Amino acid sequence: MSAAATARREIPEASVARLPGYLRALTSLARDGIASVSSEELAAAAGVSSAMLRKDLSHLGSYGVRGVGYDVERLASEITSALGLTQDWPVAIVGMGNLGRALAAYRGFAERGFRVIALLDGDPRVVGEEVAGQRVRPMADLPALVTEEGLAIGVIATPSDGAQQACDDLVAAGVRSVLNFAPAVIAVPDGVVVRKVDLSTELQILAFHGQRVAVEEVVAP
Amino acid sequence: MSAAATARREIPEASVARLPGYLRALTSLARDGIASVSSEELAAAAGVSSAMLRKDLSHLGSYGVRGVGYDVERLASEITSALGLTQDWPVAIVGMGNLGRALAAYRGFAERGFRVIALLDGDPRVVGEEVAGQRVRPMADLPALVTEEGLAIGVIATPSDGAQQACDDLVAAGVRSVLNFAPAVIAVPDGVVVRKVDLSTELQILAFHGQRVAVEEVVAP
DNA sequence: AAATGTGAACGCGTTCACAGCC
DNA sequence: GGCTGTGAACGCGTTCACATTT
Repeated sequence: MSAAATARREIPEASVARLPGYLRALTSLARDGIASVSSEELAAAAGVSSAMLRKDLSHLGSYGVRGVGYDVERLASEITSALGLTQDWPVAIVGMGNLGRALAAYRGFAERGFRVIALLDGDPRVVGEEVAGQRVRPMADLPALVTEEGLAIGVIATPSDGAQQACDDLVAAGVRSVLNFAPAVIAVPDGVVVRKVDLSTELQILAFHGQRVAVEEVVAP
Repeated sequence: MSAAATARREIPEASVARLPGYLRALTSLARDGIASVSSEELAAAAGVSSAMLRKDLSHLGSYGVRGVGYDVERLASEITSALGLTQDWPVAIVGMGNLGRALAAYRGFAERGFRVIALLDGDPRVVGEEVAGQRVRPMADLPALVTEEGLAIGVIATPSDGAQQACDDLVAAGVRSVLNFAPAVIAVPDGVVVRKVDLSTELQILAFHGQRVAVEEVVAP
């Protein structure tokens, strides 16, 4: 195995999760014509500590210059490469309810190299409808999307009771990366990565903190 | 200070983040007419280990029965109370672009006790438009929403360059809990809690894993 | 007998602090 | 002199394993 692949594999998950933030900050700096940054500056732009930034970057390799800082273009390119963003990633969205339609129309994906190549739904009454300029396709189309179009990432936007089935279909077709918006726990075989985004959970966590503040105010005004 | 308030404050953040998942699993069990669960069963339903579940619940108090398990209704009620979900939480969404409109139309919020009481936008051309049955209001309405309607949670769905301003307006009006969908780091004073949801970041993390798999397959087919 | 609640062990992630290099 | 890269220290969160309780 090559050294690059080895290094790449050993990046801790927590670091990987911060790399997109660093990349965004670097892109913004580059747009402002800034050619070089210190870890202190970049960390501030990304909202982390400089020590954490340096430790994170050290997992990618040694791309800084002591006494100087990091070359903005170079570092952006290294992170892009480490994240695997040099290629386009075809994405399919499953579930054309409220949220699915919203995601289909959301332009933020395309901006970062994610092409929504298909919208799918398990309900035959929805299949064929036009959403965000695409015709909604049946789940049976999934295998062909994987083999012919290189589909690699599935987004689940079904109601919670359909999430497991949708995921099973995606995995059976060969998709190994899933972003789950349904408020449900889904089981997958080894080798498949699932990330979950749950809007209600986020609000519930905020409610907890809001309540905590309210309690404090009553107790110690 | 009451014991309940003290205990509530000491729940570790990581545990708080899992409570909504437990609550969801319990609600589902209750709907199926199940009155009692063991930590093993509930943990499986929530997708965590039984040891972690028990440790998490121990922060709330001692609501299980040794040798028996947990009463579903009782535990659901305790978690509801710990999270502060006995009351309704008024929410405002700022930024009526693509994502903001989608969130405004999303019904998942209301189902869990979050009332979207206002949609706002900083652009006068958007103010007055009707979105999801509500008239879009100007940012100047924020202070009145806080004092008169008890607005407590703000959702930022602006483009990234408007996020800090939107957040500043929310905080100035008295909002202490913010859910940020904009791909930007925002600064807030102490006492204000911000949670961030970034769809592109999630996809980028998935891309990393997808690429890792691809590399492995080339190296060790 | 069965399952909770919890101290102790463990491991990961973050921060510290400084050696090393420009 | 200044800033990176990193071993060491630290702290938090998870898991283990069992004493405790019904």
